[in-house]
Amino acid sequence: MSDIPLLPNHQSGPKKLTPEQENQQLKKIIRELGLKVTQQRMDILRIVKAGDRHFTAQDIFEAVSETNTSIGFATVYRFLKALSAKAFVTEVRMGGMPARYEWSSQEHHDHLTCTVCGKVVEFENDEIEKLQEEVAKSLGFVLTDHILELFGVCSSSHCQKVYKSAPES
Amino acid sequence: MSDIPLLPNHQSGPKKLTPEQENQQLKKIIRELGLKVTQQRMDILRIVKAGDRHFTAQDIFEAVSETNTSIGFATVYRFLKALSAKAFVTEVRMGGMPARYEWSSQEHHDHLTCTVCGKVVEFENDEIEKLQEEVAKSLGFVLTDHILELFGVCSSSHCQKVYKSAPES
DNA sequence: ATGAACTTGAGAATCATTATCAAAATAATT
DNA sequence: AATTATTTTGATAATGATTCTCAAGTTCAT
Ligand SMILES: [Mn+2]
Ligand SMILES: [Mn+2]
Ligand SMILES: [Zn+2]
Ligand SMILES: [Zn+2]
Repeated sequence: MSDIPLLPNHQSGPKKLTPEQENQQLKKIIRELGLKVTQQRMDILRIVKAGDRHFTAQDIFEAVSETNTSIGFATVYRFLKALSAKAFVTEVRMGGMPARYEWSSQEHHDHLTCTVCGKVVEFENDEIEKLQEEVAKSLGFVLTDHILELFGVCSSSHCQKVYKSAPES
Repeated sequence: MSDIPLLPNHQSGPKKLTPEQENQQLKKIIRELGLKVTQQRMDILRIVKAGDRHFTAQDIFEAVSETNTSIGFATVYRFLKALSAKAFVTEVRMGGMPARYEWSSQEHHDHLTCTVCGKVVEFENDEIEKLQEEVAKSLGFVLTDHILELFGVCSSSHCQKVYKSAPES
């Protein structure tokens, strides 16, 4: 878990926007949440939308802090919670580690994480999704959500070496 | 999440054991962990093996406390960690809630949880398992573990009613 | 029985996240 | 632009689960 590679966000989508256009976009989102437009929310949202694909509250806090030295952690958490409540961002909580967030504009997908280097690969598998529905239905449930996280060792020689020399499982 | 139904543990398996035979069994397990046999460990293990299928550290603490009024939380956590390190129990940590444990003698399985009443249903789907392997392999990973948790609403009329009358998602 | 090594329980420490609340900012109205 | 009702913010305390610390107690091979 030394370094965690960060995937760029929003590979596709609308291209060049003037700063003013971008601001209008951000304000629109904040108003859709029924919240007032504040500098903090603009800062957070700008980073969430333009930054790395996967991030933690800590990541956002640090990024915003470079500009706004007085941003509070509570503000970051509060706004991320508001964004995920309206599904603008997806929050994933696993184990004892900090929650991971990502902008939800993308297609649904699950994650495969390298337990050695922390690399995260996204994938999407319709068959698995369909089977999940079937499982739930066969048990009389209406499926509303799911968490699928795969863990393994990536193909990098370093990780493979560590894996093969591991004491045991 | 009012009441959480508790499934009985070890539906099948070896039947009647004299108390002495059971103790020998428990001691054997503790020694396999390379640990000394103590009253606390015996108490915890007895409950883990005979109690409900899914339990939390709190559950164990309370159950043991009925007999041993001085058991410490740290002891419960320590021993559960030792048990899961050697895979005698499986520990699942999700979200902010307390970790859920279960004795691992059973077949691998995943869980479907009712978000209204907390009911937990176990299931096992070879197709999904196989597809997970394929996904990992296709991305160059060696799959070592996975977490699949489905969430939905169970068929009880109460939960269905709550679900249908829910504000929105 | 003896003692080295291990274990225990109480309470402090962590860590991520939430709750409080007085001070500051926003936005709708004069 | 000034007023003000309503929100929002940030510092800090609180939470809750889990882990750590360590003095006192226990286990077990000899
Ligand atoms: Mn993702
Ligand atoms: Mn189970
Ligand atoms: Zn790796
Ligand atoms: Zn239910």
